[in-house]
Amino acid sequence: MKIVIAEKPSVARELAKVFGATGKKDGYIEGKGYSFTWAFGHLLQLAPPQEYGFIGWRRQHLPMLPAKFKLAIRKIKTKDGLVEDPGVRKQLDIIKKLFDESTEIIVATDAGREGELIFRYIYYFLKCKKPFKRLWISSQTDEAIKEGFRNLKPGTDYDTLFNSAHCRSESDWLVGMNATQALSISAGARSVLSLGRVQTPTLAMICSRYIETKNFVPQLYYQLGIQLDKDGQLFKAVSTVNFNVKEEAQVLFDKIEDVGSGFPNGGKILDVEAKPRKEPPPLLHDLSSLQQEANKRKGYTADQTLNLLQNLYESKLVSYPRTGSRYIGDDVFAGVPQLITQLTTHPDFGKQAEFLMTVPLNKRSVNAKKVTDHHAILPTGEVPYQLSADKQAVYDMVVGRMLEAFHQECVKEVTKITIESGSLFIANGTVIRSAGWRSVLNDKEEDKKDEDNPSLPKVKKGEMLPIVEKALLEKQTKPKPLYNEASLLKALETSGKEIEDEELRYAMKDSGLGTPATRAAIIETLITRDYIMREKRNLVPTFKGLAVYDVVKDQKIAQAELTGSWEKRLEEIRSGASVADFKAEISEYTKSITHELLAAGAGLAEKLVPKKEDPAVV
DNA sequence: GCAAGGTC
Repeated sequence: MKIVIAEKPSVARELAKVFGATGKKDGYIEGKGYSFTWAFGHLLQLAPPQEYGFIGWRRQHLPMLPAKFKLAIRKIKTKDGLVEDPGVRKQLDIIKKLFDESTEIIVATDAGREGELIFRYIYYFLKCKKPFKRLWISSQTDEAIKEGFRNLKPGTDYDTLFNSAHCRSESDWLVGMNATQALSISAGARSVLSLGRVQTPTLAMICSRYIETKNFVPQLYYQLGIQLDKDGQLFKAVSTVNFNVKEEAQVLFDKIEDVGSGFPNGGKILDVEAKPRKEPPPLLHDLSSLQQEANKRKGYTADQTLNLLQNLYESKLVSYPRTGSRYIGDDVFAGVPQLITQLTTHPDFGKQAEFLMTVPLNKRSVNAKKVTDHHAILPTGEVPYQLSADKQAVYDMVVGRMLEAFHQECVKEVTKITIESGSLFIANGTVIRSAGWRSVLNDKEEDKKDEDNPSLPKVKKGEMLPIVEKALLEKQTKPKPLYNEASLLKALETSGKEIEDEELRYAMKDSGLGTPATRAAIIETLITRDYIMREKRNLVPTFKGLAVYDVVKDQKIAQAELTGSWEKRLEEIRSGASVADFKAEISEYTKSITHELLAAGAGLAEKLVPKKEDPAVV
């Protein structure tokens, strides 16, 4: 009997289906000489400090550096505190029984670092010695699965991948557990002050943005605005220069030859420029982009959206949600026309679905090379029935995005008119010539400036037009907006670096903070710790968050770059570099950060008592 | 009491 173990039930079911195995048992599926079983993500975790004898939080325990780490069954929180998850225990027992009966194990956890770790932790925890092979596939289609099983790899080929995963796991424990205890103890141990490779840089981003915003001093500046009339159609133009000094603006303002000052045709058209601009459709959604859209449209938190999606996934309405890919392969694309056909009866999208059936589909989101463990989020084709309003809303975002992604580009005409009247003025206008993908949701554009005209009249160079109104506008520079869930998720993808270019952002996916599957949890952790809170739609630091930030802001643990440098080393380990060297470095770093925090937290105790002043001055 | 990672 061969045992196939997948990362999650849905994958095991898919594999069993391809083999024609139909014997549904408790915790596995049997048939054709195979048993297909599964984990539920990580079933095992590194044991907590008390299992190495570090009972209670004590200064003399620090730094805690276990010679050998232990594994423990995943715990859940109940009213009696942390207890072993009974479902996990049960599944582990099933896996153990199957491993014991097996002649060979086939590892079918997700093809990546954590997938490898999920299996190896189970294998070593159960003290299993059976030989194992690795299924390594990047698409879940029948053909890809069959091909993968014909090409099983020796299990030992992935030893270095396991090494890198193992180092990631232990390093996070060492730095997180020690730093957390060190800071909490030195601050007087009145509450948990958690720190970690991901959560602390995230907190730092929120705090530094908050402080920057609070300390922002708006600068006044002046602009001149005019309104012109072309055969009854009015349009606006603003001065090409901004003025810091009001008097300078006033001088030019007085020179504007408007109708009110006795000039019937005082605006001279110097130049007219009209250029077409093409906008490709957006890529399909991955988890993060969908969480951002749901937050912008509906105000859902990242965590709420993830839960709604998980629910839709369990009802088989959408594909696997915790994906970091915004692409699909050609095999999946082959099923897209059918998905679109099914939407012709949809109340909002029916017309666009019908249109798409008549034109070639845009293939921007089709790229097998950019699909990793899971492809972009798509509807499955199952017909939803009586969804709750919030589930329907998320489902519609998945469906709507699919229609957009395969739609045609949007073509606009961008017009710029230069006008002279004492000084120079510019009128901008954008007209959509062919809406393309934008006709699916009919959204207004985000980056529309208020000086933009909805449409501009046809004017000719040299023409003289009446200026019916003029104004000296007083404006203020604005601070960067506070983070909300959408902008924070976006920032986490690129470790806080601001990169607008979609392709470039995508290239940085592997060096982000956290992973698609964990980012919602990071935000919730910071809230649970009372480090940040939601204020309307913004995420703002609390007193406590700012106080902790103040202590750690210059430390390595608060820098997003820490993840980047670890990732680089972990990748080297995956290619065969020394594990011992990395462990020694982490051990040294753990010692130094623990030492520093034990000292630095001393001044924190009194700060944690809220005072009436503005928290930003801490 | 604590990390980050995965998923029901």
